[in-house]
Amino acid sequence: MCGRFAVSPAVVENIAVVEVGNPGALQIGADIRPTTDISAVVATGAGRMLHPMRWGFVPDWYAGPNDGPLLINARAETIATKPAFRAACRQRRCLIPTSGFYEWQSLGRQGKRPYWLQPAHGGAATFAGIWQDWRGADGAVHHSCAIVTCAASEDLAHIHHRLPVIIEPSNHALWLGEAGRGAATLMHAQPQGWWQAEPDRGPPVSSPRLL
DNA sequence: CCAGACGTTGTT
DNA sequence: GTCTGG
DNA sequence: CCAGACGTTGTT
DNA sequence: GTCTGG
Repeated sequence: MCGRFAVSPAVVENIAVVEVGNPGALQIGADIRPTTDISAVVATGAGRMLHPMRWGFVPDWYAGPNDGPLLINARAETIATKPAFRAACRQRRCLIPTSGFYEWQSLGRQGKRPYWLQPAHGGAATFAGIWQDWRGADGAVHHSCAIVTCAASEDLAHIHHRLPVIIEPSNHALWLGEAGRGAATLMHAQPQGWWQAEPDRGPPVSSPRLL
């Protein structure tokens, strides 16, 4: 699945040129966690915009971000019918820039082992996402999002059975709804070998707190 | 996702 | 809000 | 009809 | 073990 990821400075170069004109708004980080603000590319009538969003989708019936379970992922297999995701799946898809993500392999009683996965081609990528807006008590509109997941490809199944869906640049317009229908066909794993997996590499350890 | 907390009382 | 279970 | 759920992950 | 915060 995808519960921690990274956005490197190199992604800024890539996204700034290929996607949008306001790279300064892209959130950079080596350990991006659920509930924090991330940057997502959304389609608008005037083109694509990079927009900050809480990672943790808030359905429109939630009274607030903690009014139900934390929804950081949405299953590709059921996203079109689940009440929480259905409308967003049809009308509010986004692209979430990334340089790679962390996955923890379960070792049963022996605990777990972290892996760092990044595109084998060495560049940036974009996760498939869906987003939702909701109005806070102060009347301000906030955005939140979830990353779409699918079954893992065979080469990665030994690490984990779910993976984030990647949208290739040639399909960005289709996913964002700028090129008609057909986004559903994009929700599948990348071919074997697309991801490069490095074992025993977890998120950077945060610096010890000073007393 | 992981890491870290997980409690009560009364007093200021 | 919308769907499911009873 | 109303009441209650509405989600993903992994683990057993 | 289970919940919360990030």
